[in-house]
Amino acid sequence: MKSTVSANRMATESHPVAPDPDFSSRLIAWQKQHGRHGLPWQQSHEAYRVWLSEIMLQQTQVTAVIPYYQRFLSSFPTVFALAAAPVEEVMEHWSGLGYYTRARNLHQCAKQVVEKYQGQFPADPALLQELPGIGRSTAAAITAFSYGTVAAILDGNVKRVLARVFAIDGYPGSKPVEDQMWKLAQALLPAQDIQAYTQGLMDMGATLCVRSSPKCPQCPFLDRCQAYAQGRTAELPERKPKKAQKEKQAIMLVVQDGQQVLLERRPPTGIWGGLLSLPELAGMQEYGDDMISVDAQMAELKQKAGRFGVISSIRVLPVVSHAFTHFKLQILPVQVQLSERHAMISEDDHSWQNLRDAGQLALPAPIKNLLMSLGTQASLAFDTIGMDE
DNA sequence: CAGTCGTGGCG
DNA sequence: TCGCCAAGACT
Repeated sequence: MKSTVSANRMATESHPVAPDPDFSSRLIAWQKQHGRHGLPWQQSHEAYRVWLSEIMLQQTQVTAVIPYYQRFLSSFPTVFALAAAPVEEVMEHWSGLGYYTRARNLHQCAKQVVEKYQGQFPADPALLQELPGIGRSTAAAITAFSYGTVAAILDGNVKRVLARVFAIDGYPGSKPVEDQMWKLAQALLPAQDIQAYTQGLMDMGATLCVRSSPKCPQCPFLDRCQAYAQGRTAELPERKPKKAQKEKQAIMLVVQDGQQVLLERRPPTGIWGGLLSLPELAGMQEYGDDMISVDAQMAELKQKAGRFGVISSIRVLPVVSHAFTHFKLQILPVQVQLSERHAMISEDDHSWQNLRDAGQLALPAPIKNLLMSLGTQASLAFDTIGMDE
């Protein structure tokens, strides 16, 4: 018997996947009875709303999205309203949700739908996928939910469910495993009830077939889940092979003229692309053993802050730590009070804002938090470094 | 094609 | 406290 020899390789070979009507019929029945039906974006099949929710839900959990979705929809009720809005207003509504290219693409996409399709989202996944911010999976989800088009999705939930039910080895983010899963997802599609089926995949992954402590006893696939049969639900899907975490530091200036604070526009690409933020002294730098010290940078600090006005006091604020997916950042904030503001040399990327307005601005979350905590604080200045002695 | 892009929650 | 990761797309 050499039937087990190729078990691993078979998965990556490109022979057709056998039809499996049992999978979709169980999933659809389960979704109708036990799935989620009350989410805000499930109350309408309008393509605009489905699209908006799908973009917001990319790599983002439901509970985080709900308030953003509601506020976004009341400010931009239609694709026309969104397309007509200035980008900055869109960014302000997105501030705090993360992955900010999504917001730019969202706005661009709205414009294209208005221009090319008279405000009607196409029902063909291939056409949708040509629009900015919409990939293969999102295109399928949008057309399935709003038009009933039969197309396969493959997000984190689906990958987890498939990896377990079919005991698929390998990291799902790698090319060969992902290709295999796309074929499987395609082969499993039902002819009818695509909405319940698609929603069922997501609901399964989000409520039962979760990463840790899956609720296997309640699962409709209990008696055919290969990972469960093999006692490998904790090992599948395989995790992303981890690499060394980088750590970075940045000195950020909180230059204030009374209650006004100086903000700087970040470059369009890279971290926090296009958002307003605080001016940085030396940029975000990796560090090993040699930490950046504010004291050592005091001369440069005074020089840079001095460009904006006459410095009256300098105060080192507590360090703010922030963890991204692939690196950690230590923010060393330094508050610089000005007694006199210099006229700005027509710099588009700098602007003075009232500290009280921080909550409404398009700022990265940790910066917004920092400024808001400063805004609610009484401006005591006793522990400052005097500049006029 | 592997790396890049946020943030908040959870074990 | 800390590492992991969630309805991916883009380069």
